[in-house]
Amino acid sequence: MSDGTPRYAVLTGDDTPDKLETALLEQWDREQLFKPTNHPQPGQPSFVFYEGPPTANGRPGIHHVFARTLKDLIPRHRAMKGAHITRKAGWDTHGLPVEIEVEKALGISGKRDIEQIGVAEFNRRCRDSVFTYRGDWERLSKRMAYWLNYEEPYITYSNDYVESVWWALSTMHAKGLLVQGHKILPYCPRCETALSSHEVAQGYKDVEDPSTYIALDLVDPSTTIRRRILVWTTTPWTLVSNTALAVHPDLPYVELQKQSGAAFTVILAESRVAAVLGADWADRWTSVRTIRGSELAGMQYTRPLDWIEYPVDTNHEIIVAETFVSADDGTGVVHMSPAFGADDYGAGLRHNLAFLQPVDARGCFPEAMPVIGGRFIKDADPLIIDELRRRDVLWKDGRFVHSYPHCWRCGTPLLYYARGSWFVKTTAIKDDMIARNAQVAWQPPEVGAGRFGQWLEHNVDWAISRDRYWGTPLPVWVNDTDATEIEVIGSYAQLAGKLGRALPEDFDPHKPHIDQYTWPAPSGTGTMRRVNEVIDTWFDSGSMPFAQWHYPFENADVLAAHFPADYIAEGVDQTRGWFYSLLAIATALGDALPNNAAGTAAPYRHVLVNDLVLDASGQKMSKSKGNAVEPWNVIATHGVDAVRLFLISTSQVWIPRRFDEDVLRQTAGRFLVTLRNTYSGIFAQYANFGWSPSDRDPAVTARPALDRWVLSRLATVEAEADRLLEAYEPTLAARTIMEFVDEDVSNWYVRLSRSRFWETDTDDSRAAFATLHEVLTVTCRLLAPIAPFITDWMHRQLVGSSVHLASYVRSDVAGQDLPLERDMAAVRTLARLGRSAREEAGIRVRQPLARLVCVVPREQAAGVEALAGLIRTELNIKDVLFAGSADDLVKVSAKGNFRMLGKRFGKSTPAAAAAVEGLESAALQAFERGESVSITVNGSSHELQPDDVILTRSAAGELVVAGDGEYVAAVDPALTDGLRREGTARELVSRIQRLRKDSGFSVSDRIRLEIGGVGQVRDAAREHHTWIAGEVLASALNVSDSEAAPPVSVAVDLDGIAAWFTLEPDETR
RNA sequence: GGGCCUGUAGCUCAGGUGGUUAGAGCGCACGCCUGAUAAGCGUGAGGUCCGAGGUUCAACUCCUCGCAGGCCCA
Repeated sequence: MSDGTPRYAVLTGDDTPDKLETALLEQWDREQLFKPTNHPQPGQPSFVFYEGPPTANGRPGIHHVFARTLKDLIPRHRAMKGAHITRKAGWDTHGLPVEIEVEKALGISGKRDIEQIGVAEFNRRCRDSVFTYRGDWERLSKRMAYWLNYEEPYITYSNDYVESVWWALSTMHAKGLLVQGHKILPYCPRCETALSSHEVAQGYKDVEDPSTYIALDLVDPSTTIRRRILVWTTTPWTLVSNTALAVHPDLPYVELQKQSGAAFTVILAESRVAAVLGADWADRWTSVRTIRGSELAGMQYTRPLDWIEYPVDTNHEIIVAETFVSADDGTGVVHMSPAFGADDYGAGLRHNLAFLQPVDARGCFPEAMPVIGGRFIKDADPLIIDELRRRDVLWKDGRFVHSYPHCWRCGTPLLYYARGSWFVKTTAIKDDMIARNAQVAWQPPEVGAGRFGQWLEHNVDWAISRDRYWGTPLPVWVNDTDATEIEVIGSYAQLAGKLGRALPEDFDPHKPHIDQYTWPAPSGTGTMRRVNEVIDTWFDSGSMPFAQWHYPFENADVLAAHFPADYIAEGVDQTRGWFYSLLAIATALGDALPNNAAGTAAPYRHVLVNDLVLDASGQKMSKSKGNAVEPWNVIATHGVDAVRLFLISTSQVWIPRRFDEDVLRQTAGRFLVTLRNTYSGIFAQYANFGWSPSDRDPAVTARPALDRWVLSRLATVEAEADRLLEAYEPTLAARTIMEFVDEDVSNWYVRLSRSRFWETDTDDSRAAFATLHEVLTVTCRLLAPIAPFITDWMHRQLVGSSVHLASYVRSDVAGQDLPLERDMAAVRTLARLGRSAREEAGIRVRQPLARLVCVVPREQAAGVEALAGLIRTELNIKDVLFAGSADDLVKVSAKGNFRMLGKRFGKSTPAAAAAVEGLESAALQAFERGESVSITVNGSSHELQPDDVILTRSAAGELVVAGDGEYVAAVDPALTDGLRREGTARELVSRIQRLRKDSGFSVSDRIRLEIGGVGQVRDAAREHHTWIAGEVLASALNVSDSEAAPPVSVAVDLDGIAAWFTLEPDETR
């Protein structure tokens, strides 16, 4: 440029991705490029996205970068298509993970320690801890260009948010969907706390436990013989609270009589007889009868231990039929103790069984109990076994090893323990949830239909209360003298009304503050006090669709415009988490939310599910293994663009992917280098010599076929990328764009057009610049949602505006030319085959050859022939001929088209195919001309139909042939003297160019040159004098008459041909 | 024990509705280019398509049963 400032900035090796991206982030900030608003413009389509709030209780890892890239890129695409998108950030701030984090920081463990510090202080720490990590999350999210409104996030501990959650709970209560009950929870008697399923999963250990068989007497007045039923347990201590026995209704049971000694029978599952009584049981036992489990149901028996009274009005000591009973181990008869097992508890409810819970919170029996009084449950086992033996109910006593959950903190074996709990009665809305789920487009579909669908089918009521500290308090107040009198508070105003005074300015709904609010019971009998519990943090996050807007207390119009979501994206581990809590809460609330009639809509229309990020060797990343990838490091090394691109493109996002920096460098990293080079190394470098877009650029229709081809490919890729992103297929979109840039643009269009960029003011060069400019500009737009930095930088250079404000697809898209694309594909195939043939013949591309004979399908002949010039240049061939079928150069052979032959010939297909393959070239050429040809299969003649065969043409004669399906390229390896001289001339130019470079000349320096050598060298140099001089920018070229090299010359060996030259700068130019 | 996913070249992955010779990138070997050069390009060698049955004229593809890995439940 005349003022010395290049129009198009060029990237160098110093412009690392990290530097470039950091600078762009600052620029975006300055420009306020992203100004998220909650209010769409009139007439603007809207696209609703929900941010599933991360739990801010730890630093984000690389898998979060992955999930957040997916969350980001779909809305970016929709925004570029003109949609308004509200992108409210959110933080999930309550819950046990936060508490544990704080316990660690304080060096304490367990509820007693927390009570000692004080709940107020503890919760203050929890709140601070959340704040700390929220900063980490925001910094990384912004660095990775996750475009969200971080200024106005929803925070689940905020008063407004909690109030909306209260509203939801009270609404459910009014509908009868919030109820009280018991739940069997895994419980650590040492820590005195229930554990979440996640914690339980961490603590499975193989342990040895008792394997105790007992024989209980049936109560059967109709017979005098003693009938005993065999029962197996691994927890003898639960026999104290035995209430019933369970059998499977459909299993066959047998009753066996002892052949000698005391007369009695035993009953057990037929399939367990050998395992329990020994393989030789038939020697000692006689089968009396077979009984179905359902026939046993209802019978009475005598319990093994009678230390506790049964409550009145309950069933006990009866046999019940339950489908959870298995005959895989034990006796097929299961002992029921409803306080200590989930199945037992369920059966207890169904059959009104007695509920005995003679164990305190520390896991000990009452002091007053005989034999085991005051004992810890596990320590009571041997004493109980002795007692069973004494009472003659012990059948067999052994030990066995199995996997059993232990407390991950202290290692104590967990016990399953019935606790009072509050539930959302999701079983009552199961059908509605299933109907709503059917409306959701899951990506991939099998997660919705399979994993999630199955979860819904097996739905159990959602236990939402937690006996913890840092969480949304359950807004339930109970009369302290009459537990049946309950009030559920749905707003702060309602609470103030109950109190009869305003809430304080600094009102905090959290524990312990909330627990000070009490009021006289409306019935006049006592005081209303809040229950102790907080709620499951999943209820918080599942409330975000309305709670983020403090609905229904304000923003009813905003919620109406933001429910349901068009799009959410989370990890597959959220199936039981957020995906479920959103659906359960929205379904339970029903009409209390806008646009939410029963069965019509889930709270989300599309879900994109991602799977794990594994380490380079396929192992799950974890802090303890030390193989977790630190996102800041990889971002600093490779840049966000490369990381995002790698994560998205490496495999479908719902399949676990390995994170390997070497692979990242070789794939996404290399691709971005190619893109940068195409811009900096070709477009910008040469355009800066004087090209800029103008109306002097030839119209597209007037440009060379190569230009029209790449523009057609661009239009095709543009439509395809758009379609794929609309279909939530980011991986396929990324691959489509990457392959286009790499294969079509860099490796074909640019490589074949390079010399056209060395001028700036010819029609041909202007066409090339204008074409590449368009290609790069649109490519940046297509790639912008996935790699938002380099695309924006480049787009600004190319057209002076941000790519993120551009339209994803052009409205005036240059027309596709699919026949041209198809023909160019043929040209590239022929070029590949030609190179292969050259390699076969051992003749390098520098050596010109006289002719190449090509064969293409007839319908493409004209189109490909029009592009033959590209093949000539690419393969350095003088003449490219296209052989027709009738040509002597072509031999035709046939293969059977199995798809067609199979239909006609069935079992004889192989014979028919063989007959087709046996046809002579002449016959096939006749067939191609339309003459009738027949084949003989199994003795009968069949006329050949056009679709029966696939014809393959190959070149005949002395040519070197390479073929691929219907395409053939055959080079004529014959060299004439003229061709040899031309080859030598090109060889000379190559060596001289290398010497120019080695000598440090710049590309535009002129030189003075003398060439000598053996006769062929001098002849070649004389014949191609002008061409050589032009290629190497020689202002003077002298061809020496001497074969001998002068002292200052450079001697070279051109594959056995001796040559020399001298080269000096031409200072006069 | 149940559900879902995955298994194709040394590595990472593609392979509508079954159909001729199962593809690509990386890596590797050999070579080209030297006006994209801390770049660009080509050619080639690599595969019992996890295994065993079955359906079919024909199975990487469909069915059954296994094996291995992963995730989620119990």
